[in-house]
Amino acid sequence: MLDLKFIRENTNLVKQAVQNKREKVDIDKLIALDSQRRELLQKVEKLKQERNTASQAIAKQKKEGKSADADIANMQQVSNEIKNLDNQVKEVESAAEEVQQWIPNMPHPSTPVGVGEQDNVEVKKWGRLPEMDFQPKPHWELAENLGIIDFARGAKVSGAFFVNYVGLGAKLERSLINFMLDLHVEKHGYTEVFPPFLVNRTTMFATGQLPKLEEDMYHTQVDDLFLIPTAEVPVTNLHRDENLEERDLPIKYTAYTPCFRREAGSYGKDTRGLVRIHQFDKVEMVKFVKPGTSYDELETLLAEAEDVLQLLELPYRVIELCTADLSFAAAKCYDIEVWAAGAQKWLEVSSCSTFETFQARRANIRYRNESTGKLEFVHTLNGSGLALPRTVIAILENYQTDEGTVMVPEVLRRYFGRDVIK
RNA sequence: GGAGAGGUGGCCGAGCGGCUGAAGGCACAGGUUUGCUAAACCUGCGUAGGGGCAACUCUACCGAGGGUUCGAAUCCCUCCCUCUCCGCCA
Repeated sequence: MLDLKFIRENTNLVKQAVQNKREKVDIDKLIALDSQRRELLQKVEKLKQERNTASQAIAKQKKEGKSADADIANMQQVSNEIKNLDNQVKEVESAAEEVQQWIPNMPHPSTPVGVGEQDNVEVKKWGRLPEMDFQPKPHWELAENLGIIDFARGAKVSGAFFVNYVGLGAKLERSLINFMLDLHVEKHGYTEVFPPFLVNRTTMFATGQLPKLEEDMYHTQVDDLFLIPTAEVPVTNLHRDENLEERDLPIKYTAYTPCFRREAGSYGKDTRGLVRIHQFDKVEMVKFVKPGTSYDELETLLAEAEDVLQLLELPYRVIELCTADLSFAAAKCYDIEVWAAGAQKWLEVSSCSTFETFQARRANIRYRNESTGKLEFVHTLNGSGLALPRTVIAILENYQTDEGTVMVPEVLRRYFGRDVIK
């Protein structure tokens, strides 16, 4: 959510940002509603002042044993007017909020302006692409041959794009989760949390999934709860409606959770294997930081996510998203794409973003600025570190041998207990 | 699911129609005293939204939303949450 005052004072900037993000919101309507609101407020507040004064006078009169009937009758009128105006204010306010909640965050000035994927900027490449003297297989073939992923039974149990990991496949998943969590806790200084996987509407709104992405989420109707599409949601909301202490910042959490996404409308794309599935595992990092530090924190966050791939010795590149590709709530975002040798493709395994105060304002997460004594919104950031399925793809495809077996990355062996999947 | 109790400022906690934005305490900040620390004393200390160049001023907020009333933290209704007990179940 953007600050209404900011929108009022920077209307053209906001309009430009909406356009750059390729969203559609009627900012002029919001401005009109806002000035209407203030007009009504002035009227009704004046009446309330009158009422307060009169009420005191009535109290005094009664105490002195005098009749206050005339004043009371008079105030009945005023009270009705107030009720009337209050209702109008409420209507105008909710109309304004309805518009406001559809306004995306402002992209950071450093974000390249663009109209689509093609305008994203590659900022870094790491590692050497594996060279193989045989035809590398796609991961689904490897996984099925090795008996570590059962696509058919996953589909039987739940439907297309649900998978069942078996034996060493299941263990690989667990090993990766443990490796990543340990790394972020021990080396990067994060606190591990294990949050709820079902969250309420308020929570979904606070991080910006609602209202825009309602169709993308699994929803339990009876209780009006949503399955989380990412740990970002419950973890960021841990501090919703809280005032944090400056000395406690930055607060850094890492969490493993499964993620549930309906992927509505994306069928026909990446239909094979693990590339796009409805339930996947992810280790996430979330930070609450002081406003001035958020862009440095973003760089650190990115480096910490990269660290996972470097330790796994998987080649990757870092992409800076252009305005058109930025998510609704993000101000700046880097994607990390890992190389998959079988598919000969770069696959997104991480997205590291700063939201500035956008989520904090929706979620009402503030901190006391010690030098000013004022409460200010924190900046929130999050990044995947990493999403598991595509990491698994990269491991299977990049570490495969001509015999169809898969070498286990060095760093994973103490978790996995063996050095080859065969 | 059933029965009770309760949700007040950063925290604890009083208030149960007007004198309460809210006693008192703790915490915090500034000051006085002090060899240092501590203690004691004094002062200050909520948030949001309007209006004003500003000093300042108005309005709202006691879990949320409605209602009664000239006036609601206080009375009524609905909902949410927490705790205790019972039942059921991992």
